[in-house]
Parts: sequence; C-alpha cells; structure tokens
Amino acid sequence: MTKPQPHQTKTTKSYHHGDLADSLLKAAIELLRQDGPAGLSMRKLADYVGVSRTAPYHHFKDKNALLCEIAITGFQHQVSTVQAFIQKIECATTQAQKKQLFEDYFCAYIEFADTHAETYDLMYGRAIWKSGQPTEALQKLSRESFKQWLILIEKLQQASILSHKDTSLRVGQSTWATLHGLCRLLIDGIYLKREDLHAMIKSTLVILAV
Amino acid sequence: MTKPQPHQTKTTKSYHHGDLADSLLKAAIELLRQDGPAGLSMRKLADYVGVSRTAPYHHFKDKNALLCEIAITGFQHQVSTVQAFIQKIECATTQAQKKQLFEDYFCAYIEFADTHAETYDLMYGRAIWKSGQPTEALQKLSRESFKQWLILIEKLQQASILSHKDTSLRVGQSTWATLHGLCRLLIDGIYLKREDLHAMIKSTLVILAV
DNA sequence: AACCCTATCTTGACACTGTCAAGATAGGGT
DNA sequence: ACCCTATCTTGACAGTGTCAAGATAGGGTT
Repeated sequence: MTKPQPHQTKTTKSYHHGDLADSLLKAAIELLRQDGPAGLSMRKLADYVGVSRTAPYHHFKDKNALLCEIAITGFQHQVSTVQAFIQKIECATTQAQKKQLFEDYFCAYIEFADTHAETYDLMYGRAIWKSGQPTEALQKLSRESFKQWLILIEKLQQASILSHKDTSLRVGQSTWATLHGLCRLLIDGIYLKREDLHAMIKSTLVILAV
Repeated sequence: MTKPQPHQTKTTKSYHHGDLADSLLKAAIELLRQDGPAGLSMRKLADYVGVSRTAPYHHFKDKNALLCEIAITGFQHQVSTVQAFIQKIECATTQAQKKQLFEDYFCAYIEFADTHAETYDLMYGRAIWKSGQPTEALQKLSRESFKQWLILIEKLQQASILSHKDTSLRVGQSTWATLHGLCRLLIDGIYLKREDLHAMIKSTLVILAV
C-alpha cells in the first residue's frame, strides 16, 4: 500500500484489482503504441498497471496469449468496419457511389493499419502466426474477418467494380494481398514515403479496378 | 582446447579463429533457417561456432548489425537475380517471351521469399526497418535493389507488358507492393494455403497485366 | 632471434526478459 | 464465524544483449 501505483484504473486499490484482465489489455495496447513491440514486456506491463510481475499470468496464459488478445481487438474493429461498409454498399444506388465506397474503404483500411501499426502487425504478422501460436479464438475471428471481406468483394463484383472473371475467393485474395502489401510497406517503413502514399493508393486502385 | 567445438569451419582451431566474421554470418543464417528468429541469439550463435559469448561483438557491433548483414546477403542475391532477368529481357525478341520472363521472375521472387523466409523477413520486415536501425550499407543496397526493380519495370512498360499510363516509379511501387503482399501472406502463414499459391499467382498476374 | 604491438578472443558482471512453484490475501457463500 | 477459492505476491531459474577488463598470440620491427 505504500508503494506508488502509477497507473491504476480503480481508485480503490486493494489486494484484488477487480478488472485486471481488462486493464492489462488496455495498458498493453497503450504500451505497444508508445514504445513499440520491444517496449512491451510482461513485467513492464505489470508495473504499469501497478501489480506484481506474475499477476498477468493469472489472466493470460502466456505472453503469446496476451498478444493474441490484442490482435483480437483489432479484428473486432475490422469486422465491424467491413460490416458497416457492406451495408452502405447495399444502400448505394449508382455504380459511382459504390466505387467511391470501395475507395473509401481502401483508404480506411490503410489508415487503420497506419494508426494502429503495432496492432496490425500482430493481426497479420509472423510474431503470432509463424513464431507464436494463434489462439483458437483468434483463428476463428480472423477467418470470420476474411469471410466478410469476401462478402464485400462479392458485392463489388456484382456491381462490376471488381472483375468477376475469377471466383470471389481468388479476387478477394489477390485484392487483399495488394492492400496488405501496401500497408506493410507503410508500417514497416520501407520503400514507401508518407508523402507518396496518396499517389500510391490512387495508382493501386487503378490497377485493381476493372 | 579441451572443450568440444561443435561447429568450427577450420580444423586447426586456435585462439584466433581466422575467419570468424564469415563463419558467424553463415552460422547465423543457418540457425535462422533452422529455428526461426527466436532461435537466433548472440550466445547460441557463439556457442554454435565454438567461441565465447562476446566474441561476435568484435565483428558485429550489435545484434542489429548482424541482422543487417544477413539482410544484405539477401539483397545481394536479389540484385544479381534482377540483373540477370533484365539482360534476358533485353535479349528476348517477341512480346510473349518477355511476358513469360516477367512471370518467371514473379515466381522466382516468391520462391526466394518462401525458401528464405527468415532472410526475407529481415530484408523487408520491421525488425530492422522500424524497430531496429538499418545499417548505412543496408540502406544503400536496398535502394539499389529497388532501383534495379524499376529498371526492370521500365523494360516491361516499354514492351507493353505493364501499363505506361503512370510513371515507372508508381507502377513499380504498386506492382512490387502486390508481389510483396503475396510473399508476406505466404511466409507469415496467414490466409494463404500453399496449395492455393499457384492459383493466386496466376490470378495476381492477370490483375497486374495490362 | 627477441620483442612488443595490436587484433582477437575470454571471463565476469549487470540489467533485463518470460515463466514456474509456493506462499499470502481477502471476498463471497455456507 | 468460517472456510473455500479466486486472486495476487515473493522467490527463483534459465535465458537474453551487452559492457568492461583481462588473456592470448600472430606479425612486423629491431
């Protein structure tokens, strides 16, 4: 009780924190944003929340589990965003409107990756998918997210904004690969200067458009 | 002299190794391939080569410097590969031939990324470019590599295999972003099963082709 | 040949990291 | 009032990157 607790969510700090799991998750995202992946350690995280080193292990099996949970928040965001765009496209009447919506989503996607670079990296990077082990829940949600992307692609194919020479799966995969490639260049900081971004997006959209 | 030296390149092991720098680099690439990025530590590396923990630090300032050097070997490979393809294209007479060469390079690039996944990740990943600090030499070589890619793109634009509605820089950026995106999906192990790879490549080539 | 300079390598140490095992605490139901 | 159990803490261990200081010996100079 005498030790300083720098970042506690509850003012009535006691032996039992109350909502540690949630606090940890939020703090982890915050630390990740501030100091990058190197700045996020279990111990720093515990310290940041004002709890002992091993306390987080009662809420997250692993560091890997924690990272998966962060990735999940990202996918949740994406799922709801895509859902919203699907609805908008269904409401749109003219083809021009639909095309504009596609471009809007394209930009929104990139902006999300840019402003949540660390989370984005966890969502699609090898830290979890190759080196670590994606949680069951994460795998499920990521599949769901891609399925929704495919639904969006189908709508765009129907509106003749994307090619329907190929299955929605193929078009979805290659379209998304392009989008993802752009994001990676941006957030990994290679070959793509920020002032070129806008021109790049336009150029890429020209390639993708039917 | 009594301690076992598991992996030494020279049979006449003595206090001075002789070509430690080179041995370390090769061993690092080997360890990386075997156990992934988590399996490559300065200490394991030293152990592997049969030398004390801090010996590598006399040849590589940092772990970061070591990683940069590994990335450099990758870029050297790529530069010479692109160079070879440029020459082939200059020799090609028919457009069909040139198109085939482009597709060949496309596949070769992906295959390189696939078979040298860890190196590829160092070359373009955020481990060096965002979290770490790319060496001067690495930056130079990576720029050079991209410049050569642009030369290849120009040739392809001249042959009307790629669009010349935009500058070679733009077309080069977006084309490469697509290619890179595909590679990332593959080596990061997300959304792209190996059996889908061939179909994906074809589908992507259709998109990219004029 | 003897000598020393210097490149090369080693040992010791420190502050970190993830994570396990065992003990301390206290809120909620009996 | 009591205890059960979820929750949190302390101690410990192996592993990491990296610095400082000492040991070694190969090659050029005298």
